[in-house]
Amino acid sequence: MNISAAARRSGLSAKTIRYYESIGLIEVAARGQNGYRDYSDRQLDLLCFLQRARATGFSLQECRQLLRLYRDTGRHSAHVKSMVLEKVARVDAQLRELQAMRDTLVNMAGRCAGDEGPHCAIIDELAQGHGGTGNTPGPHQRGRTL
Amino acid sequence: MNISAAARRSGLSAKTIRYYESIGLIEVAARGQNGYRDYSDRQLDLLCFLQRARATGFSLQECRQLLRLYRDTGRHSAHVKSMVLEKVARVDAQLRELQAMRDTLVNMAGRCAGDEGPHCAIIDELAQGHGGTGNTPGPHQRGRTL
DNA sequence: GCTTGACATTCCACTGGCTGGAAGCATTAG
DNA sequence: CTAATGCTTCCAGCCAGTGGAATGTCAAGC
Repeated sequence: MNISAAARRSGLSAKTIRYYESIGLIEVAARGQNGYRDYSDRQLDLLCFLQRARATGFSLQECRQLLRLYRDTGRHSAHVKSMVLEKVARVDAQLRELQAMRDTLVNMAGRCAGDEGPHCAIIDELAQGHGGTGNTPGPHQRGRTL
Repeated sequence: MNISAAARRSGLSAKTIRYYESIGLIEVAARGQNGYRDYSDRQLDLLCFLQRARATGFSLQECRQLLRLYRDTGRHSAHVKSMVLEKVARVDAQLRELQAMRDTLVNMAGRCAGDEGPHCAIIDELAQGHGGTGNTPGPHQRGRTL
């Protein structure tokens, strides 16, 4: 199977597969007489595994670990599970951060008239708290001189 | 005010400020006799504005637009608001994606024994749907395409 | 005046995870 | 035979900075 077939069947791009090979994430592929890479079904399995792991949010470093566990038939499932639970914790942190951003954005939008006028609560909010001299960062701040 | 004072008061790093100057996000700073950058309160305002916009999740490209609006006293607040609402939509999409990832992870972890044995539902799930030789990529594919 | 240490400057390299494109062979269809 | 793909390699770029080296400048203490 050449690279584009492997790409199609794994859901990765040919570029990505070559990239994974170049960083040593997968083994160097065998080559046909014409110099083309040739993939076995076993290697296709690995590519699919990677595709799914990436789509599930694992970084390439984490994929490297997962691949080791995948190949290691003497693994402890506890080990794999702890990786996943750690990942959940990190995803949770990201979710909280993103949710906070969303709240801020929605709050700003809610206080902006959204009309033809120049006064904008969003601009005010982004500008507030800048600690310049002689400035009064109160709610009455109008369009700022800039 | 030299760069480290501007950094301290804006919440950005000196490196970041120089970087913003290098990409033309902020104007080239004035220089003292010694060649050091010298920041006015007005420029500090801009740096603070940028810090807050970045922290709120805007990309540097978006910050560029926001800065234009910030400086443009003839702006329409509707314009700013629409930017923010678009941003909310993108954050929502990200949240959904992240939430789906989290669900997948939690689901996988829930089905893994987490013991000393090698059998692992997580590994199985990541490996499933790999399209072995006689594969038919139809709607009957078991695993969700993550 | 001299040394020391904390600043400042520039520039280059690196991060992650690819993607785009150029230049050059191989294969295949017409 | 020719044209269109497909494969190869390598280089460059994306985002948003960060780290570090080499060098210059300033202020304090002796």
